[in-house]
Amino acid sequence: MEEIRELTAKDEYARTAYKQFWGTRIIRQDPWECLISYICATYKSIAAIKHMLNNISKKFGDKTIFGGSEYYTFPSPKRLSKATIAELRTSGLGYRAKYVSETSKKIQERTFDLQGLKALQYEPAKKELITLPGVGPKVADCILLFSQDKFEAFPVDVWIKRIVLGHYGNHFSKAFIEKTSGEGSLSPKSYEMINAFGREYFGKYAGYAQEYLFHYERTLQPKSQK
DNA sequence: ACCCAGGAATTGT
DNA sequence: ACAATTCATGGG
Repeated sequence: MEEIRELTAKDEYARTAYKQFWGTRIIRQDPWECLISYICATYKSIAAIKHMLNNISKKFGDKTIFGGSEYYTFPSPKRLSKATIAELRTSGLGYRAKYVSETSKKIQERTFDLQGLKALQYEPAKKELITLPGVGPKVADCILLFSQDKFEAFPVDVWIKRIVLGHYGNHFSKAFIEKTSGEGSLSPKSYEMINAFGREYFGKYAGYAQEYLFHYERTLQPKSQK
């Protein structure tokens, strides 16, 4: 962590985020759970995402007892690939139900090698992930960062977009800032511009900077907490 | 009732 | 190629 901070806390804004939330770590999540979770996460608030994931765990996972409390495991590829789209919709997934179903089948049938991704570099692994239904550049970056040990991944969501345009706007042209700040959702080209900036500016641990900036910025906006 | 959310896929130009 | 439009639903 000392090395990561030395390499990525490159300006006052980033240093403030590190200072305030020092101790924050990036999870090394199970790749399968991470994959499905971020397919569900598109165009949803974090509170709503938690709700959706709890729903499918209760509905398709296994009940376990831990510390005297009941929990439900995250459903396996086998179980989730057998769930109907109607069942997934009932869990509140909306239009994401189809993507979860199709991707689950590819994993269960071994059409896609999720375990083999860790052996790949960032770029080829990202290219592979994007072939999955419901996985675009942003979801792929989240999966790579949180479950594939790719710490140079720099996911760009609406928060990171605002942070980069607001605090690092001097790295972009005036025309680009006006165009992208107007875009409701980022175009693929705009995503690539901000993503490339993050990886070049913050370096091989760009994902750590992303996470500290993301969390710091969100705490400054009380209405989106929890 | 209104607004937006850790975007991606599809359709139109 | 690149720019609009569509897609379901819950929480603030």
